[in-house]
Amino acid sequence: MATYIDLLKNIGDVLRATIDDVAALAGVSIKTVSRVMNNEASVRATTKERVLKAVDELKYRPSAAARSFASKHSFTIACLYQNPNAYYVTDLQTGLLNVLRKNNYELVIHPTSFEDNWQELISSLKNQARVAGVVLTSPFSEHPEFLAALEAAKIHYVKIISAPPPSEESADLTSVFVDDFDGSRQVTKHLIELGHRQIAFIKGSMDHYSTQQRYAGYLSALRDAAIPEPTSLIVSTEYTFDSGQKTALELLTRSHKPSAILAGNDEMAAGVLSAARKMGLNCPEDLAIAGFENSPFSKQSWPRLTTVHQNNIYIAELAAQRLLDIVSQSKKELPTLCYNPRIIKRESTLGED
Amino acid sequence: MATYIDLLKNIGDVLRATIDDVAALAGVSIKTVSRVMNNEASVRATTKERVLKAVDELKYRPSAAARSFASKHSFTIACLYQNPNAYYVTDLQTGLLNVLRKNNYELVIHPTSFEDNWQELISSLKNQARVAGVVLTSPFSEHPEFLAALEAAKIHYVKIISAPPPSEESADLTSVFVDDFDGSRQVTKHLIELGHRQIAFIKGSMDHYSTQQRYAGYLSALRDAAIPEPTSLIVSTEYTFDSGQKTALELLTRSHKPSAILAGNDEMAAGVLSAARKMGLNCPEDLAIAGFENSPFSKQSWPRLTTVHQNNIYIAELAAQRLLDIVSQSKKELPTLCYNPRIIKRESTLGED
DNA sequence: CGCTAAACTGACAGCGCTGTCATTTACTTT
DNA sequence: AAAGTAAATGACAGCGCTGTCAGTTTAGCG
Repeated sequence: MATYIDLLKNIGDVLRATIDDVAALAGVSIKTVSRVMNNEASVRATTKERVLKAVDELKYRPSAAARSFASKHSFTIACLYQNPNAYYVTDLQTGLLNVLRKNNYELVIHPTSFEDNWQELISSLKNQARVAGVVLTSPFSEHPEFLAALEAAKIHYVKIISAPPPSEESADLTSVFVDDFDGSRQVTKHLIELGHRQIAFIKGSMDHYSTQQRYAGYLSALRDAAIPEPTSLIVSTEYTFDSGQKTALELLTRSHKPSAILAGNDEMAAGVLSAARKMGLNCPEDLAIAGFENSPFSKQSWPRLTTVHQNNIYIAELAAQRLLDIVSQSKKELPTLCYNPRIIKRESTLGED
Repeated sequence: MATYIDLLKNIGDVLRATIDDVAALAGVSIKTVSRVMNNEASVRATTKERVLKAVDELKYRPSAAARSFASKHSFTIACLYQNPNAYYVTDLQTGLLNVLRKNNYELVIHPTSFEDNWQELISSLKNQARVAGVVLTSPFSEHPEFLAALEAAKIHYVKIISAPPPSEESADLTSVFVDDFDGSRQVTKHLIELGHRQIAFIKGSMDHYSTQQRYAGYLSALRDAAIPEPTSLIVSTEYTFDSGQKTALELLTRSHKPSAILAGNDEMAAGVLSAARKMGLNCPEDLAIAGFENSPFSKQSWPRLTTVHQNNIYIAELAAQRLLDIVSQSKKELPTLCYNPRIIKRESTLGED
């Protein structure tokens, strides 16, 4: 079978080409080959072409190990997260890889509990893995000491962070801002426009900025509509189906029942829906429900959940690109990166067509 | 603030320790330090202790780049998959990292469409990343040419593969066998025991061994119960919620309706449940439903889905451990690795308590 | 056409480990 | 106690690149 034999040949022999082989074939010094491989300026176009031809011919691939050894930085980006949400995690990875692959970077993942010794983590990123940079998500992106430590260790980073875009003068180029506040306001406003006045809010863990932002956006929309803050209808719990369900069961046995429940994410909202069903309540007639994140839960429940869409793949792409821009010390003017989520109205608030 | 200053000190200076520093402090040669760091035998216990103390004192961390450069192999494992299922992917990663971290290995992920040029992929794994080994999942684990190519390139691998455990004599130490056949038989048997005779089967893509195994297990259970194969109730489609829903809608409008539907995974099963609801059918009274994988879908629907549990974190741990055993050329006797899924009976077949 | 600055290229050291092999030390055995 | 063997350790080269800096070519200009 030709394929198999070809492989033996290609991989066993030809691909072993080293930089010296390329240099010899192209008739230049290894340094020039190196320059071409690193896309450095100041290589004449004709020379570059000659080198590239040799590279192609020999199927030369620079050894990542040798490169990072000699250059003191690897072509590897680490991604730190502590997120139990599988969809978020895979979207994040997909987005990062979309960009990193094009640039021949590798991705190593660090799903770490933040309580772990993070000084250890930083030291390992710096001395062991020698990553070129890291992408931070909550809660790493929200921890000033951690960021300071990264800076002290001279590790480049980009953080994905839930916050409204900052004012012009305080440009922060290491952040991708996700405006949860605005998203939350949109969905709360939507509920208000549907006539709801008793709108419960089930908060996830307040450790996360996004929780705080979503809560603040909710309050802001109520305030705009001159609805007093329904203190007794605001509950704090965890971002899980079970918590959503349990909390909703509790809320719905109150004498002063809410007519709508806004949950901190779709998983909780699915729990709320399940609770409503258990109690014989129809959604949205008896209880309107909305969530956040536009996760598959929200599409696969019945009725489908109104939610706030956040394109995490795109957000991750922005983060990766920015990190590469930072790592490569490019001098170009970089814009502030901001992502605006947007409401998706579905049957759990609108009812069926 | 002490923390910040400590960090500057620790990370900026102390952690820069190199192998020479450790050797000097411990009063041994760098080679001996190297031996200790690599857990090689033939280092006297007292010497080892002295070195370890110096390592600790200087907070020395060997440079992964230098190590992989000098040794021709990295402390990095790659994981290849092409799986749209976020839960599977994160479980896989979790399990792999559980083991890899303990052994100071990094994980790089390669969610690749198999149609991509896989020769290119192998060449890159070999020459660029120089991974110590790879963990393969379907469909990579099922592709003989791909495996042959890995072997030709001398890349160590372990594959997670859906198949019954092989006979004694044909031990395959590079595999973790997941016995989908048996799991499928269990759940089908369960449905039969509940009195079902018209049991539909919604297959996912037959490209995957697991699909074939699940199908074969289903047929086997029917055969054991002397139930003829209900050809018209066996449909092939994709592993998605929408496909499950669409297929179920079609099946349930037949004149010869099934009394139970076994779906190829939980996501499809959730789709089936949604279809039943749309048609006003009660589950399990009018239609029993079961799935595979014990994914969150199965717990978060109402009624909860009977399914087949497969501990993917554990399976991934097995795979990672085996890969490390292989990579380290350990001479110890290695057992065949096999995982047996088990049925989880829930309300979608049993009804409520 | 000659001169200068800028663009381009190459020589060479060395990154921090590991592999190989020689040497030393410790432990048996007689 | 000497010889023999095995265990423990060290000396040294070199992995395949990149950084530095010096040298060479080209282009622009009077």
